[in-house]
Amino acid sequence: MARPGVETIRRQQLIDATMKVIEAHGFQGATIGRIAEASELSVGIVSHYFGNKQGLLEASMRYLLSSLQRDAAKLMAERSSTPRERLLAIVDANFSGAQTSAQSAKTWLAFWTQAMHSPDLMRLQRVNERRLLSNLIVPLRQLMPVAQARETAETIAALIDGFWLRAAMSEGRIELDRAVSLCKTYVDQAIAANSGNHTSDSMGHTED
Amino acid sequence: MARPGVETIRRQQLIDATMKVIEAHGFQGATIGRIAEASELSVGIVSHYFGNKQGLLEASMRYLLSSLQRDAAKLMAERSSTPRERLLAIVDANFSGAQTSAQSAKTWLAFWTQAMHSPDLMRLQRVNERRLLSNLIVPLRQLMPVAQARETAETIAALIDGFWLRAAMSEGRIELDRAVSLCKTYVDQAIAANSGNHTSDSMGHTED
DNA sequence: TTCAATTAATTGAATGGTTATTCAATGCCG
DNA sequence: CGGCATTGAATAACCATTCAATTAATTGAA
Repeated sequence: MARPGVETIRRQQLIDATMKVIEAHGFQGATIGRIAEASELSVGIVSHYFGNKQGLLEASMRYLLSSLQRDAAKLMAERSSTPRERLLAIVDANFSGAQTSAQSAKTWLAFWTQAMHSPDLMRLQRVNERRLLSNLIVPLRQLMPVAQARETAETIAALIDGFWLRAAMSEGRIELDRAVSLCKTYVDQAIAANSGNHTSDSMGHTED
Repeated sequence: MARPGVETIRRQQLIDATMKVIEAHGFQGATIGRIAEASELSVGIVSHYFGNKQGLLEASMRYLLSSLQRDAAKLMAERSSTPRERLLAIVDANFSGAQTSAQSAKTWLAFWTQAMHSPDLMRLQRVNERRLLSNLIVPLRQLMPVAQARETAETIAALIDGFWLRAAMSEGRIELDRAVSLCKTYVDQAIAANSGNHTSDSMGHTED
């Protein structure tokens, strides 16, 4: 019970197979038959370890998200000197998972789409988005007022999602380097645009 | 043949029903039975006018994309004084389709996901992306060197996609106004960041 | 150690439900 | 009547789920 039992191994086996099949055939084509084949197990074992197909899909998404989160946390822990460096590290981290496997972008998008019709998956998405936003706001608050920090954080988050979307479409083509570069350019522009306003609650932003 | 025949009417009827069903039940739940019910026609008529289900889906996506394109073209034709105004108009245009129906974001995302496993749909996506990029580059080239114009255009495009993605997830909640506002803020920041370099091939951008 | 007994893990054919597709029959209109 | 449009029951394929049967692992008494 305490050792890394068969259960853990089988679960991971099935999750790996699920991601592989989704990447190859999309969410629609991810049948239990194919997943079983890819995992070299039988179809009956899915219900044994995950209850049903939906349970397997949710577990797979949880794994994908936590996987990306782990990569991100690792990169962020390394360099964290200035706020700017920290922001660039977050950007790097959010694309690092994609660099290793551009096909994970496809899986990610498949889950995202599916999440819109599944409250459980939706909740997972929201949690992840919130975490990214708060990670961004922390260093931004040291560079600009809270209001602008929040706006900039949302913009960076949208930028990351948008580039992921494109990465998912450009099959195989790794233009991730360019995405990272453009995100970083934006970070510097945003810092420069608000460099006059520091930690004070200044309101000197007369728009329009 | 020349008149607006029954064929045109039926086709549109089915396409409308398809979009309605996809928005309500997602791509997976878009069965021919439901589409037929929503269109108040029979299931057999799909094969008669579109060959099969896939044909109907492709036609629907074509319609959605050209619909968005039409809205965009309309808005862009109105105001086109300065390059900056023109850029802001493009941004507005790319969210105008979503303002009328926030649920069209869901349909858009569903198609996008599906496109990754259908060469025909993929080609449509690429065409649309290229059009957006070139629309953006034209006014940007009047404000900055070509290289930066291209970068800025790609960033704006990613920003738009990212906000669409979020709009698709936040069911019903219309945070489109915020998305538009943040996009415009970025446009101004990008212009300001490159305001020193005009149409010349200046390279005065010492990065890092 | 050996070997039955017991428990756990795994299989995959059978089941029931869902869906796209077909096509003979029907309705419609000139 | 004759061609066109439309219907919807019938068909066949597919798929998730179940569960009795099979295999593997573990135990513990001799």
